Order: sequence, then structure tokens, then C-alpha cells
Amino acid sequence: MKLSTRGRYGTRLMLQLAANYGKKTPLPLTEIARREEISVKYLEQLIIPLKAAGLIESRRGAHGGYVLAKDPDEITIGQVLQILEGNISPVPCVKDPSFCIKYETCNTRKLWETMDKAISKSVCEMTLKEALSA
Amino acid sequence: MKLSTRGRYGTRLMLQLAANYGKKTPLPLTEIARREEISVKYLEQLIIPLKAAGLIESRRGAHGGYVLAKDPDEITIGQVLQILEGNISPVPCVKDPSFCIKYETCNTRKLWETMDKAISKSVCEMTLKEALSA
DNA sequence: TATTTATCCTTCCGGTTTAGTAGGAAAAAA
DNA sequence: TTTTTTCCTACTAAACCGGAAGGATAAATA
Ligand code: FES
Ligand code: FES
Repeated sequence: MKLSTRGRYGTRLMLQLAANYGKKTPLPLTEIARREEISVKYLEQLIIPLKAAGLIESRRGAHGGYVLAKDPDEITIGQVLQILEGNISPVPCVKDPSFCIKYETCNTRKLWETMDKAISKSVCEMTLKEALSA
Repeated sequence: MKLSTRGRYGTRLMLQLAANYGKKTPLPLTEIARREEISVKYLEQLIIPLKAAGLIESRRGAHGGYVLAKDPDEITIGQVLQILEGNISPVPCVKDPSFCIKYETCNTRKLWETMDKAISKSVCEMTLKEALSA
């Protein structure tokens, strides 16, 4: 039950942008790539859906780069993971009952719901700001 | 970040055995397969590592089947998942620091540790007995 | 205007994992 | 000796993962 590199790298990317929030110049991917030791090419891919979701804004050309579109305390880790990994529930039926045939009589459903809630409460509801200062 | 069918089906399998604990006759896979609507062939595969780990005992031949090797309150969901899915941490470095090059300076490490603990406390430490009565 | 620095856009790919299936051997009970 | 059940070894189609490649477009600067 692993988080993929999309979720992990994407979160690091967002935290870099959060740390840069309020600064005058946007942060280019080349700089983030250097700091995080992740290839620019891969970061480019990860940032597409984050921008599409409205979490990030970009400025092209020299001295361009990316900035958060909102305050770091208005973006949660859960949003970031949802965008990059899709539904983060450890078991799909938690969000989509039709996934399991035996949904009604399943002896493990409550178990997975408990796990899902624990994950949500612990990190999904955490904001970038909180994650930075943690 | 999904649990695979191994972990999900395996847990259901173990809960069936837990419900059968103390009964006179062992529970054959054909019966578990019927109740859970999972193929016998697949259950056979899942039960191998569970038996190897000493959680289960078997009796061959007619009227044979499987029984828990321990009390349902001495087996945790975490043990079952560990056996079937391997390390369950959402991010490997939580258990194996050498996994991440930037371990020292990583801005997300605490985050994943928090998530890992939340998962452990919520369900991994739960026993089969507790899971049954939940 | 030419160059440089960036984002933006599309495509491709090898390797691993997942979710099983298939076929039969061995043992125990009836 | 037939039936039931575990036990054992292979096999595989499809999906997913973790990127790399190659270039187009836009903006700032010299
Ligand atoms: S695992 Fe989905 S309902 Fe049980
Ligand atoms: S993700 Fe492993 S140290 Fe940061």
C-alpha cells in the first residue's frame, strides 16, 4: 500500500512553492529540481494536473516559474494527493460502494473505513502551512 | 495508494477463520470461497504465506480445512497485512531510511511518519477479535 | 532582433506488479 | 478405492509505474 512517486514528489514540489509564497519572484522548476534532486522533465508532468486544478499559477519565459494560486493555509495535503494519485482511500469501496459486490455483508468494511478516516484526519486535512512548520 | 486484493481478501479469509475459532471442525477453503465469493484457487495462494508465518494450521483430506493457530485476540490485522502485502507503510523510508537519498533534509518525512502512525494505531494494532465484533 | 530562459504539449517505453488461472500430486477420511 | 481437501509449481494477460524524448511557444534580456 504505497504512495507512488507522483504523490511523494508532488508534495515536495508543493512544499517548495509554499515556502516561496509571498516572495517577489516565482519559483522555476529548474530550481525546484535542483533542490529536490528530481528531474525537470518529471516535475513538468506532475505540475500539469496541479495547475489544471487551480492550485498553481505560472509565468512563462525568463524569470518565470510557478507560484501558489492560494495561501498555503488554504491548500491541504489531501487535495494535492487527490490530484496526483486519484482517490487516496486504501480500499475503493469506501468512496464507491458499487466497487464491492459483497458490500452489504462485508466483514471488513468498517475496518477499512476506520483506516480511511485515520488517514484523512492525520494528514489529508493538514494544510501546506502546517506541513511546513511541522 | 491502494490495498491490493491480497490484503483485502486475506483479511476476509482470516476473519472467517476467526469466526470459526473454537468450533470442532476446521473450515475448508471451499466453504470460505463460497461465503466470500472468491475462487478457491486464489485463496489457496493467499493462505500459503499465512500458514508459513504460523498464523494458521491445516488438516488435509476429507473434513479437513484450516484453523487459526492462535486465539483471535492474539493476531492483529497488521500482522496479516504485513504477511500478504509486505511492509504496509505508505512511504518506504519510514521503515527503511536508506530508501531516500534526501532523508536528512526531506521536508515531507514527518508527514509520512504521521500518516504511518495513524494507520498503525487505527487498524494495524487491532486484533481479529476486535475486528469481528466491530 | 537574436538569444536565453522558461513553460507547455504530446508521445513513447521498459520493467514491475497485480490478479488471478491451470494442472496435477499427496494425504486423509469415508 | 473413491472422495475430499490441502499442497505445489508454473504460467500469463493486463495494468501500472517511473520516468525520458523531442520539440513548440512565450517572455525577458542583451
Ligand atoms: S472490501 Fe469493499 S465492502 Fe468489503
Ligand atoms: S520521502 Fe523519504 S525521506 Fe522524504
